[in-house]
Amino acid sequence: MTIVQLKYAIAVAEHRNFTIAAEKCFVTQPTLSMQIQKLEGELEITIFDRSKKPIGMTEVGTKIIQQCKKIVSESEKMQDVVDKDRGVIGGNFKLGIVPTIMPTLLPIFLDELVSKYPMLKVSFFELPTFELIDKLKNNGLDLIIASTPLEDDELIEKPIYYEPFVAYLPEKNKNFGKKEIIPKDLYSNDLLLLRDGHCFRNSIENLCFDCHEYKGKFELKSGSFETLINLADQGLGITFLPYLHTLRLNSNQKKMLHSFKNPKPAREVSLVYHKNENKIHIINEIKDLLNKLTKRKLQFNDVNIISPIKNREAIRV
Amino acid sequence: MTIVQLKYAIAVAEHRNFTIAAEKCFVTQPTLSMQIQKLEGELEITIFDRSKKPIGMTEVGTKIIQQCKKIVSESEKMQDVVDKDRGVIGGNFKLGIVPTIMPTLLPIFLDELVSKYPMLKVSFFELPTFELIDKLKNNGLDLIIASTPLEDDELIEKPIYYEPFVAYLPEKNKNFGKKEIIPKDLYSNDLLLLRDGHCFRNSIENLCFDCHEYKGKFELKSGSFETLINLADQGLGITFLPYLHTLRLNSNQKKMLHSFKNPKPAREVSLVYHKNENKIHIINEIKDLLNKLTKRKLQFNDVNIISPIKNREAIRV
DNA sequence: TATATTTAATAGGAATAATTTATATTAATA
DNA sequence: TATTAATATAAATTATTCCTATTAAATATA
Repeated sequence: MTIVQLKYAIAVAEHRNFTIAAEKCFVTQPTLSMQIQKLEGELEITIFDRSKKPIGMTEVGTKIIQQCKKIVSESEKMQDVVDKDRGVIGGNFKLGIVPTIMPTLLPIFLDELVSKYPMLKVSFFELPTFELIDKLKNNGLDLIIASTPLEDDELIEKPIYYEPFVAYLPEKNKNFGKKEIIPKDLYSNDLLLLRDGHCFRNSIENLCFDCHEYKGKFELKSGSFETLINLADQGLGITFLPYLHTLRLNSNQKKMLHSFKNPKPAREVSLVYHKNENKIHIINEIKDLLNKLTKRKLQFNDVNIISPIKNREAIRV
Repeated sequence: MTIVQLKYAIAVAEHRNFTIAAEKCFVTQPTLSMQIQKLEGELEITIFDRSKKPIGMTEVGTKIIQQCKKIVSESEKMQDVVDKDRGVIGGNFKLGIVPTIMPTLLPIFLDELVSKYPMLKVSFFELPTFELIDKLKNNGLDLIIASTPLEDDELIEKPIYYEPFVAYLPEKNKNFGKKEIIPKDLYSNDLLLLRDGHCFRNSIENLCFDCHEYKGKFELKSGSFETLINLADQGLGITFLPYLHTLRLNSNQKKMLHSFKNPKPAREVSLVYHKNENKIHIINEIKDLLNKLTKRKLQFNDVNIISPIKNREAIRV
């Protein structure tokens, strides 16, 4: 049994196709086929059900592949041990960030990240939460930054900041000008939300809809906050912005902002990584860096964390 | 990097000698040397300090070997996955038992173990606790049965029974004939104990000496309970027996037994295995078997567990 | 039904890698 | 300095992996 064989098997399990798996492993299909056969022969089991199309997994096969992943994951940590010892924060690092966090967080720490760790080649991936989680679990990402809690047993979450939601109310809204608002004030408004698949939307729905029926005339799902603000400016409804987004508005727009009364509804933004702790030394560096950089900008204590998972209760911090 | 290379490295780390390590791996010394060099080359570090005699480890080397052990351990679990799926309780299984438990426990379950699992080849090792732990950590054993708690982070303990200590008092002892005794009664007696290295002795010392100075005239450390009983019979002091041992005494000897008042001082006897959970399916079978077989013989609830680790407090169950 | 098309398995040979035997080097010790 | 013990190196052998080419089987299409 070799580590290479295990990688081949994982590739077949993932792509359900020997030819494609072979390509991904940079070998020819016969090579991969032979090694899979050898692995199956040595273990005296069949891992893949070749009679099905696409290729299926036997019951043992599924468990075997799980174990394969463990072994490969542990073997990949070997390089981490070396890097950690050298104190070298280097190599390739794949960081996924959800779209509603990316534009505000990246400017805060990208500069310092690249200048502090010149040996580190970071690739950024902007994807919705569920895709990030998927990639994280399949070794396609080393770390993600997303709204939490995600409630996933395979993952570890390390909160870095709590970011309150701020309501953006057009002038003619009945609550406009109020010093502090509470979620209940907004129940019967038309909501302008990001389109589905963005966890930010789930959070807002948990905030406004969870225990109350939606009472507005319509809701619109857009892809960016810019659109939502423009629509709100035209009096088509209200929207919500995460706090960091409000810092980049012009002075006119800022007049529309209405912050919530304590405990402010907020989202918890966390670093999320796999339990296998691959590249943990780099993750820790990024964590320290982010904690340092966000500490100044975000000091909210009395907040209610609105879950990005549908229909979950708020957690007070 | 191959699993074979990792096994070679682990062998060198263990034996601190390339030649011996090669023998243990059933290859020639140059083979092993070359593979170690390749591994070091690929990782771009040196694992072993060849300038020292015996061979030393570099700082990274130590961490690398830890990671090697993890990978190899996970890779060995592959076969477990297969065996578990087949429902086959088979293959080689190495079970270590401390000397004070071996002679009483083995007769209880050996028969049923071998007849229930004919495919399983169990090797038994009778060794003092510290050696068992050492072997368990180095994959030299799959499971041990010992007095617990051991307080070792790498190990998992599953208690199977609580075995009270019974005092063996010669006729002329001042407490002879008492219906129930308490530890304090025995503080000023001459103690006949097993020689050092046996955890049973530590337990007794925790029971009688922990907070009190030893007041007897002498103590003798023997290798077996038989000797101790004979010496006690001759009036040379008192001794203690674990409950299961008392069942095999003749009727005359049984008259000397004095059990403790509740909560009885007792030892906790547990299955102890490594956190890596190798061969866990077999371990679980043995656990179930032992629980079933000892349930009838040992039903003591109100006991104080006397630790086999020196100078630890009792734990009431 | 016959014919493409897709996909995995097989065969044979080239390239690569692991292992062995034999030998050299090195370091410690008498 | 000679001797011993232990690791490294060299050359040859063996084993394994991998590739190219081909076959076989299954599926889809005409």
